[in-house]
Amino acid sequence: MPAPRFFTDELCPVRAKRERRKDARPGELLDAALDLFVEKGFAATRSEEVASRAGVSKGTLFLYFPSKEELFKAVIRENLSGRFAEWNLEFEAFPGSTPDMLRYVMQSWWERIGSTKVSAITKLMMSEGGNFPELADFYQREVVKPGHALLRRVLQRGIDRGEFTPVPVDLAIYTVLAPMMFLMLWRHSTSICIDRDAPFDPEQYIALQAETVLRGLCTPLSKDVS
Amino acid sequence: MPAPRFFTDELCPVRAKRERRKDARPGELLDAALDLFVEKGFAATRSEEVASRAGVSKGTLFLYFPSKEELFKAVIRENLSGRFAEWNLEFEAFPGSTPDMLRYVMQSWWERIGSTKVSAITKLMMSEGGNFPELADFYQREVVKPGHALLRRVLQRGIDRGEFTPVPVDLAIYTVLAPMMFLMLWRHSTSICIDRDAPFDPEQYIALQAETVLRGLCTPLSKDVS
DNA sequence: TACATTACTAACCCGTGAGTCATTAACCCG
DNA sequence: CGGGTTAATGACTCACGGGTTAGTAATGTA
Repeated sequence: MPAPRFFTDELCPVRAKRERRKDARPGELLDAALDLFVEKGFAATRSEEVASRAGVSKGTLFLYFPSKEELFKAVIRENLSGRFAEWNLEFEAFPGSTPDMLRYVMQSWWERIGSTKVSAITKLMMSEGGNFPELADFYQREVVKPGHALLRRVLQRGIDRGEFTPVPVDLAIYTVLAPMMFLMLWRHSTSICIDRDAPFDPEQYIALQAETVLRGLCTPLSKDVS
Repeated sequence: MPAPRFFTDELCPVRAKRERRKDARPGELLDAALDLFVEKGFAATRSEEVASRAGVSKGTLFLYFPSKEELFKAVIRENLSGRFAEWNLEFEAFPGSTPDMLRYVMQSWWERIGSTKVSAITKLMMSEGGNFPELADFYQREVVKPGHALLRRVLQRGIDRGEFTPVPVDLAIYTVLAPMMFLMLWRHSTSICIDRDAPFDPEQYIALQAETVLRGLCTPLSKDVS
């Protein structure tokens, strides 16, 4: 049986009194979870902390999500996979040249994902995917595949319209992806491969990458890399 | 006091009898640790497992290394930081053009680090550095700084000899680094950002990257990215 | 063979954190 | 108001793993 709580209310007068708000809880828990996962990683975030940041107790968290992994999946769905439909529509309707489109893709990625806390989710999967195979599968299915499909479509469009050299698409995807992944690491890895004392401006870097990549794509290749 | 071990020898006849080999232990423990850290990550590897793979008990491990973190530092020293002196000498003596030198640097990196299990150490730091600040500092000091210095020297050589456009060196370092980091993720992240069903040849990718980067470095830039 | 030294062992301790459940209190309705 | 429903709680269990230490056995020495 629970111990009597003689002074609880007196000692903790700040504590809001218990509220019943079934509808608002899931959203608040997801927000808290995203923040904490971003800050500390998946394994290192305690579920009690998530609950407490959302203003509820741990028990309540497990009332709405059956496990920590399911909570994380819900966070991914909310912030990443749920948005591909919209992006696909947007890019399909792009009116300009494919080089411009690629610049636009890289820049919007930076604005909407890369520079926001959402990019930490991807970094998390890079980090901890190996220890949580089911999460890794989920991410692969819900995020990686659609993302690749989107990029592949852009590159193929460039080739079809004669704007790009017929470079091997499956390889070239990673030429575009690598700098994005690099930026996510730069932002979310306290200190790896990046000299923290050296100056670095991500937007400048993205612009430089876009031009470098485009120069590679638009010119016939000198070496055989097919 | 320990419980009597009536049947131990009979049940476990395989167990080699207790040996005293003070000199060989540290090396064996470091090898076992590298293997397991590569396989499962730092946090997820239990010290008992390391010990058992090295053929000793957990107690013995802590006899030779005061903590798990110190063990990891020793692994880094053994496999990474200890080798920079040699590399610096080698690259300082490089006779050819700087473009050739850059190709050589990227390819040797792949042969000596990227394609070996040692590359997992870097991936580990990307993953778990945030949760182990002291390790992150150590890695920054012992690996990142020397690595950057080495790359910076190559790029500066190219600029000084008029082979490269005077691109901002601190930015361009990451142009070379990003594909390497990408390859490490490709090898060691079970499934992130990489579509596992798409074909991918790392050597071909590295070659493509080298040429792409060189084309960017050797030609005057059309956009202002200084 | 007796005794000292020390490399090695395994049982132990203890903090931690995911998930559970008996209890409590907010709300609804008659 | 009273009695039923259910959202919310927090004390609990339990497994896990880093680190410790009392004890054991291999080796050296005389």
